[in-house]
Amino acid sequence: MTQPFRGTYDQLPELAARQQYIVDAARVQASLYGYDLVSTPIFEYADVFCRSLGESSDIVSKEMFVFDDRHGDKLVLRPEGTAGIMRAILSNKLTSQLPEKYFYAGPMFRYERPQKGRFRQFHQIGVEFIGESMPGSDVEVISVAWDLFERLGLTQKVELQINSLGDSESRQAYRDVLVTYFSDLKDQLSEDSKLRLEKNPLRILDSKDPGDRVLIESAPNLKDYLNDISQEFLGSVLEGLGILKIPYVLNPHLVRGLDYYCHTAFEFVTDCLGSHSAVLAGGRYDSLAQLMGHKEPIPSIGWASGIERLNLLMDQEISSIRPISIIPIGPTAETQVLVIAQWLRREGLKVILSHHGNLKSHMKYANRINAAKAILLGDTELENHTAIVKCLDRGTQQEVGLSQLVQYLKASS
RNA sequence: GCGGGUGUAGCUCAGUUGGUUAGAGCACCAGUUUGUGGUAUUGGGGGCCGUGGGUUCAAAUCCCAUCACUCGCCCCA
Repeated sequence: MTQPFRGTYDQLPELAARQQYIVDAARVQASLYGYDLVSTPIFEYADVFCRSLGESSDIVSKEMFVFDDRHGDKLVLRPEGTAGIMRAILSNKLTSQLPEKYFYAGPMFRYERPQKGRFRQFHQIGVEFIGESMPGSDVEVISVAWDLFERLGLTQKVELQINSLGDSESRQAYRDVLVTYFSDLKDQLSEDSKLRLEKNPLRILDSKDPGDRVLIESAPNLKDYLNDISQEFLGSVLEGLGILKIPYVLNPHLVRGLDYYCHTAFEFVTDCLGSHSAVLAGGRYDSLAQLMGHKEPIPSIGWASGIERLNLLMDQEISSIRPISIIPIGPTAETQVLVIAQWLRREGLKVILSHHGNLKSHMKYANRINAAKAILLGDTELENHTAIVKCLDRGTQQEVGLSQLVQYLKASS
């Protein structure tokens, strides 16, 4: 009863502040590139995700929080952000004014077994560049991500891995040879990879099974099956990253679990999070709009990043404004401090009233809330129209006339 | 969904081959200081030993189940 549902957690002030700091940093960074904040519902018709992610994907087949509403409609708590945003583009008939550049942040839901950095309700930030087919847009969204890591001081902890899945023609050709290759070796594959062979053969490439890895070594390489268009596209993206001096590593085994990806696929990975290496991942999804019933493709690219994982990587403290504690001494002062606190707040100062206890416990409270200063107000001070301002770091204090109080507090803060 | 580990005070953890009233440090509250916090000192509150069942004269301790957390797998951010 008092414990939260499996895989969910409370964000108490310290954690909430850290996570909000990350969201704010990302929102500001994205806005410098013209990505504006949007927000879509956290639940959608199930079809929004079932059709776009692919029925066979793990997310759809076993990880969605699905429920029926009172009319029997199948609804689902969103497991990711991109499909909802594409749905919003189509619902709001924005297809004639593309491209659009969006930033979003919010909770996502997947019915998984919780682990470090993995929750059932988790939080993502992401950007989507919708309606642009040029490789420069791929470079741009990766650049937003890189700038964010710089802003958060995490560039030393992450590595950008990139790959091309090719266009549909290249991918289909490669998929065919890969299936042929692994079908011959089926007996040697791990149990998991036997299933992958049926459902999503590309996924065999990033299997962690040692036996699989040996087979993967000599498997056909996706790179050799990219047609001219796909190779040229990848070349342009890599060139752009080079110009921007964004370091990357080509990873030919980097693939995507979802059906709608093509061309550029990338991940920022880390070795600081145990088995979950991906901190931010994205790719190009030109065919998503069609999967959702739109007649033509809407070429698009974006990424999403897990706030919980970013937070685990950040070891520095998040600084917050230290308050001023205001402490009444005696019954007359108790009503007077209300007025003074209100006055100081209107001057933009962060003032916390101490409501309960003797002077000693008031001071302890001031200490606990990390107040920089305490304002002490007793009968003597009321008569003199002054207040005692005590610096809690140094232990020094000074009697200040009320008329100069604001100036004094602002000057010494 | 599969496998391993851990659940004792708000937190970090002791707790003997099962044995009588379950401990420590930190944190919290109060006194030493009736108008001054952090340090010191003295005292105090606080535990269905995760939960339910079983074995036993006797269970925090052994067994089973269950829940939660955690690590790995699958998958993902």
